[in-house]
Amino acid sequence: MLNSNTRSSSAEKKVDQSVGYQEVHSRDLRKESELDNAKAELGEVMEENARLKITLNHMKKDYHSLQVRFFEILKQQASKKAVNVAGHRIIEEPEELLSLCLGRSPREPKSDRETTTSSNFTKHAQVDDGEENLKANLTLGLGSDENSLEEPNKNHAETGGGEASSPPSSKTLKTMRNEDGEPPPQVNAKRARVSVRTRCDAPTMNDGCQWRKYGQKTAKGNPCPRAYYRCTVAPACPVRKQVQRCYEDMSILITTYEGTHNHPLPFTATSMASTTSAAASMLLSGSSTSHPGFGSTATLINGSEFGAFDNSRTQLYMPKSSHPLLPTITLDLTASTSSSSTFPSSLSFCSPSDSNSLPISWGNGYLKYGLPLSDKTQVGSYNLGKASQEYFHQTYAEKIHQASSQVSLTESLTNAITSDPNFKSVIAVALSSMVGGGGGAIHRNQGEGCERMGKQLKWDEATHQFTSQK
DNA sequence: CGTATTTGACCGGCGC
DNA sequence: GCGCCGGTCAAATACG
Repeated sequence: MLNSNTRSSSAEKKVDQSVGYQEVHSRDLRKESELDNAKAELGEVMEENARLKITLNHMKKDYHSLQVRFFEILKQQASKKAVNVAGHRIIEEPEELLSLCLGRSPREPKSDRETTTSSNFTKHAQVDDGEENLKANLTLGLGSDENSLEEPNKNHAETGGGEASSPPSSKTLKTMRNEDGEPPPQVNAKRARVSVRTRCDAPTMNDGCQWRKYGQKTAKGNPCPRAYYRCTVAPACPVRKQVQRCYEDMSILITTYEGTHNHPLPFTATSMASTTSAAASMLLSGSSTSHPGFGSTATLINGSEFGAFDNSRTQLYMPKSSHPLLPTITLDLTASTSSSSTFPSSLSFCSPSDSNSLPISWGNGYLKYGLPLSDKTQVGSYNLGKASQEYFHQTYAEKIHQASSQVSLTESLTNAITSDPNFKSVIAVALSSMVGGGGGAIHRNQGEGCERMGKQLKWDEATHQFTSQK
């Protein structure tokens, strides 16, 4: 009896236990199924991640191979020219370098979209083959400046994508500017301008966009007339540029860009757009951050030979030729073309009006905070020393472009700008505006998504590559 | 003939 | 208020 009782009780216990076990087991099963689901999801995500990695690697390889091919072509052409021009140093012609990257030959004013052969232009022989690649990258887009960083809600007539399709007359333009298109002065004050100083023989440099001249003025203090151009890629594109020769050195061409393209950029427009956009973004982001006087004027000084163009000289014309209210960044690419000359040695920001501003110099990835400027011409004192510059120039050349005596101007700009530790965040903002279309007028057109993506990837590749090679 | 460039006139901002 | 100056317009002109 006892046994039976105990057996029965134990059986009940077993039943209870089995029931409890079943409950626990079912709970465990549920958890396991959830876990399995989570694992499956994780696996999918990991697979997608792997696919993305593979795609990214493919793109990296493609980009790298293209880059290698490009520099091989450049090298071949350089060697050809070395044979043709015996006894002359190949890299002693600054304008050639500018033509390579930004310049427009005066002999090909209207045919820059055609594929030119290298037979006609001995001087620009280096340019032509690479130009198909490079040209593409030469256009302006400041889309990130005012739209994504400054005033996302600003309802510019110029940023309206639909308006690009209806070409207004000049009177319409005037009306648009006066009534609802033109930003008020205080808004204008936040619009960045990018000034590029280059050595160029051509009347204007080829930046990948189409421009129409609409005016010319002789500014006071500079007998060289200033030409005004308007972007004609889209009828209502508000982007304008001013071209003026430097009075002290007539070989220097000062090109100032202003505004935002409201149309899809041609493929040839990537690098310059990215560079100027990045510069403008950096400038404007600086002006909108905690640096009160940061962002009125910026100068990117190129080359190791500061003796040729000291900084005070570099900045001499910029404030004169620029709108006093518009923050301006100057990309100075005027140094002569040694192997390192296209490597911008520093990017300086200063405010011509605010003596309490914090000048910041980017020197090949080394961020330095200077003392308050009492005079903008002191910017040069905060730049890297010549020895440091030359060291980094050599390192740069050895690591990246030793095979080539000529470096893409755009890449140089990119490199200089990407050296900024804050650059990526700024670019992230700029690119996010492009991706999301959250105000980037350039990229409102949905029809060029793939091309845009390619541009962004390329840009990202470029920035990643250059920053990783520091 | 269509398009691009030239150039004088005009407008608005700014300093005195 | 006035003049200066930078920027833009638009008719005239040039060019292909």
